[in-house]
Amino acid sequence: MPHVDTYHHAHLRAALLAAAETEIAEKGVEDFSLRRVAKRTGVSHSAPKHHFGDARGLLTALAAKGFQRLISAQNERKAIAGPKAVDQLLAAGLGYIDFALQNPALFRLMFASDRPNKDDPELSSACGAAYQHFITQALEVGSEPDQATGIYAIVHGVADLLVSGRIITMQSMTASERDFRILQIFIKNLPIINQ
Amino acid sequence: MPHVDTYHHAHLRAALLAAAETEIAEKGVEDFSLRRVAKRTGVSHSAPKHHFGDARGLLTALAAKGFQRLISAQNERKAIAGPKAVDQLLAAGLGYIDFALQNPALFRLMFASDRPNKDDPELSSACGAAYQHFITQALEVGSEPDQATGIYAIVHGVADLLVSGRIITMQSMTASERDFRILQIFIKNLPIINQ
DNA sequence: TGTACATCAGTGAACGCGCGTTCACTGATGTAC
DNA sequence: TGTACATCAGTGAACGCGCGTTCACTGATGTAC
Repeated sequence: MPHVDTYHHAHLRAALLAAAETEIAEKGVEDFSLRRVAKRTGVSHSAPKHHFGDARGLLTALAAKGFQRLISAQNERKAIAGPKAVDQLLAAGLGYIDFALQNPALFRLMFASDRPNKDDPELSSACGAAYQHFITQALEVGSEPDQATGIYAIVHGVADLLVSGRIITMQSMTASERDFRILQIFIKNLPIINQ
Repeated sequence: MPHVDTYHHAHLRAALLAAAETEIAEKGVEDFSLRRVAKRTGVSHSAPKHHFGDARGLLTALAAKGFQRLISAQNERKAIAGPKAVDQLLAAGLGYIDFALQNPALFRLMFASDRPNKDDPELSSACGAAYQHFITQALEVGSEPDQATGIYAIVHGVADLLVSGRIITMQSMTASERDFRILQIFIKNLPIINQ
């Protein structure tokens, strides 16, 4: 089956998404080019049309996938954390920040880009699910809604400031030093955690 | 002096910055075009070169100006707030968020774009000054450094989530309803404020 | 099992566009003497 | 005060480039009979 990998192969959609992710990681969201993504995938530059319509469609699908992985990153941390609700919440926060630091360009695509189509149902549902996922965990430690929103904001704020390089003092830290410092920031500010 | 406004006029630099700000507000950072900025200013598209070198230079200068105005926005709120350190800090937080909501594209240019040159001394100094300005206020209420960082993160997090449209429940609020809700988020989460 | 046909996912040439940048130029201004 | 000259901030034509998109096409696959 010599053509399986190059012709009608079932994985082109996934391959294009992976290549688009590499593209934004290397070039940044602002220099994204659909033609380069096709080139990376080893396919003609009009091939993506059949799967995503246009460049915006591909970036929309990629952003939606990002929100799913944002949840996964939280779950990975939670799996190795203690069972108490507060430890699960802190783990989720660290997982959220892990995702941002490991996928800065994708994080920007999800939160700070106009290129994905926010009216796309798949994207808005993935985005809403990620938001609800975190908020639910915050409510499970006994927070009021405003507290839960604030916990989300502080987690997102730390993530965004680290991605944009505005918390200078963490840039030379090891991962575990950084985790410790982030936990200190949470613990010293969020009374619900210390109850 | 018939030529003052069109030729050798001292204000072209400022006019280009203003036009660039309008440009990103209308088109978004990702669709910025130097040629359109020149057109808005009523000047040939090669004129900006004399003032900013290239498009990157103009966006770098605009981002630096943004950080200065981020401080001004905090000071405007502080001027109408009570004199106690905690009230001044809350006012600064609201001012930070005012700026983000009133200048969403500029906020993105400052925090989530690769286009400005982060090695530019004017930009990095303006950015550092804005960071220090907020942190100093947070320390003045008696925070430890980790607390101050967390207060900054929650303010920045709320600002960024509002700009990106991820805190859905605030989008239909009036400004004063929103202020009230934001203050609740701060007050219910930051123990230092209630001491 | 064989044939006809529709569908689907690719190809690659071609398109027009706006972009940033370059370049020779020009006219106003400032300065030296 | 007048003249010569350097500098500066603009103009506008021209450049090459990569972009997204379109389009006619082709070959593989699936299905009906």
